[in-house]
Amino acid sequence: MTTETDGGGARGVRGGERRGAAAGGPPGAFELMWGAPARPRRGPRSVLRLDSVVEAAIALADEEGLDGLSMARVAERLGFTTMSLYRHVASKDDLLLLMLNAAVGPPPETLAVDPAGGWRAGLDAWTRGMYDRALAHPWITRIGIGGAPNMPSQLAWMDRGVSPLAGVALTGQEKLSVILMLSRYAMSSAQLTSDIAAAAGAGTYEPDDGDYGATLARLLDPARFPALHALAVSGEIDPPVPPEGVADELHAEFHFGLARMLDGLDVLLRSRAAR
Amino acid sequence: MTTETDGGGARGVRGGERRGAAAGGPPGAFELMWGAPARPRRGPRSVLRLDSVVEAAIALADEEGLDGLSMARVAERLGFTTMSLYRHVASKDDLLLLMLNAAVGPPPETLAVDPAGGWRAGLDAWTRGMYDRALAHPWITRIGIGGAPNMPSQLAWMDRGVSPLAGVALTGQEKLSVILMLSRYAMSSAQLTSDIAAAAGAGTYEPDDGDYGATLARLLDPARFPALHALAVSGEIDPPVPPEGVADELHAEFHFGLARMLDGLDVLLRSRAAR
DNA sequence: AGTAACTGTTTATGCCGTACACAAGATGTA
DNA sequence: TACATCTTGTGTACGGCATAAACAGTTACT
Repeated sequence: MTTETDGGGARGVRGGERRGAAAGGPPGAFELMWGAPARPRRGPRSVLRLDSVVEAAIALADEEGLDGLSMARVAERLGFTTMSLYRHVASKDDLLLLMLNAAVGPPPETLAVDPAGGWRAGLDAWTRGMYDRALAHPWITRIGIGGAPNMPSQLAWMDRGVSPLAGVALTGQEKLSVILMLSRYAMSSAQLTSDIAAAAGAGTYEPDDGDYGATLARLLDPARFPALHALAVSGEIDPPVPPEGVADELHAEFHFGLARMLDGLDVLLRSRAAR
Repeated sequence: MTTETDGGGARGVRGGERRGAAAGGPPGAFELMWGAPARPRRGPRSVLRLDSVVEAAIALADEEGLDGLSMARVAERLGFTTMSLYRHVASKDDLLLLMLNAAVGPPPETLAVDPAGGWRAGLDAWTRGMYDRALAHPWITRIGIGGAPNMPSQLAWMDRGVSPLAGVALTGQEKLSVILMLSRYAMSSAQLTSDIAAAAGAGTYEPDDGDYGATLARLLDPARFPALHALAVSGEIDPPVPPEGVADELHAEFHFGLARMLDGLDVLLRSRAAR
């Protein structure tokens, strides 16, 4: 099992550069996500649907990662030719954006505003929800959006994330900063978790399988890495039991950091309330 | 200017699967980073040096991003044939790992332990240093390491990160969690910053160039996105002046979140000291 | 009826990573 | 010294990739 990176050159999903349907090809991802479908006036009804393309691409990425995702494989899975996809999607980059939008999806209803819980419970649940969503589709974290968030699903999440902060003493800019911080943390945590869990599951986990402390202790020259070596040999780093144990421990790590962040926000809010 | 994602299929950098030089080809990235070069006993002295390959690849990635990085382009830049690279590097994935290790590099000397500053000053400087390093080579954040950190440069950073925590009331595991949280935050912040700054610089910044608040206000249906829309029309989101202004504002956002995290850690430490 | 637009297919181009076989050079052994 | 062995850089080749371009069949508007 390989995890993904580039390969052949990572290519850019550009946020802008949308192009009207006037140019002949299918509309760009931005229009497809926000605009109406706008049934064409002539020609045969299309039997291949955009939703099917996105759905098949997501299924394929879930199974094999982004490295297994090619236009040819998606088309094959649908029983169409490779080029038929380009009648519905302007490019592979656009397809990636559509996949991202669909896989992130709207926030779950369970995140509906609960005024009783206060901002802390709201943000805690929101961040966990985002972490879970990213773990369900690990490739999400590998698709870079070039530019500021402008996808419906992203904005829906942001909306839900901001709403628990309705009454608190933060400027609008600061509220955005807070949920941006939390979402980035959730995403990068999910990326690390899925990377390591995948490596552990494939048996390619680093030298001493599953015991990171032992690995470090053996690898580290105490002269070059004094502090880290002391930590490694102290036995204070628990060896998790692979493979599920690895994921569990990383979940715990995510929760630990999240609690620190919310504590930190609490400090700021208390300091303002006192003023 | 395109930012990177996949393209041709993102391929995996696997952490394990090292292979001794016995197999014929060059040693894997793990051996190359940790082990001694071990001059061969026969054959002509190699003209092409591994360091040159890595250096050229980094220069190319700096200039054009990971999407511009191909074995052929690297070789061309060096005046050798494409295949000559494979005498020094087992695969492109291995080259990516070596690039990552070299580009991250050892932490700067200015991060040397200053016992007077306390843990907070140490971690603050450390996290900013990592953010700066990632901004210097934005593609760093796009290379996924499959598995737990095991590169010399990573471990050197971890060592430096853990050392300000020498005296504090945290378990070894918690210390690792703290610096992992901070490094992931620095990396994902740098990724967002460079993504948006690149988009702004290329003029492909989203609809209303540089004024994110205005963009949101226009894009958002108040019924679907009530909280976010309210924020957008409130005028509390500052429109930055592109292009440098965008980066500056994102730096400020990074610093804001960092301060929250350190505050949160402070809360935990105080609660333990009081116990 | 005619034409314009839209569909999915076929074919072709250029780039990619890299397997493989080779000639030339350097060192070991006889 | 002669030869075997191993190394280095090269040339060639292959399969996969994204996607441009031309095409034939289908539908709807004029």
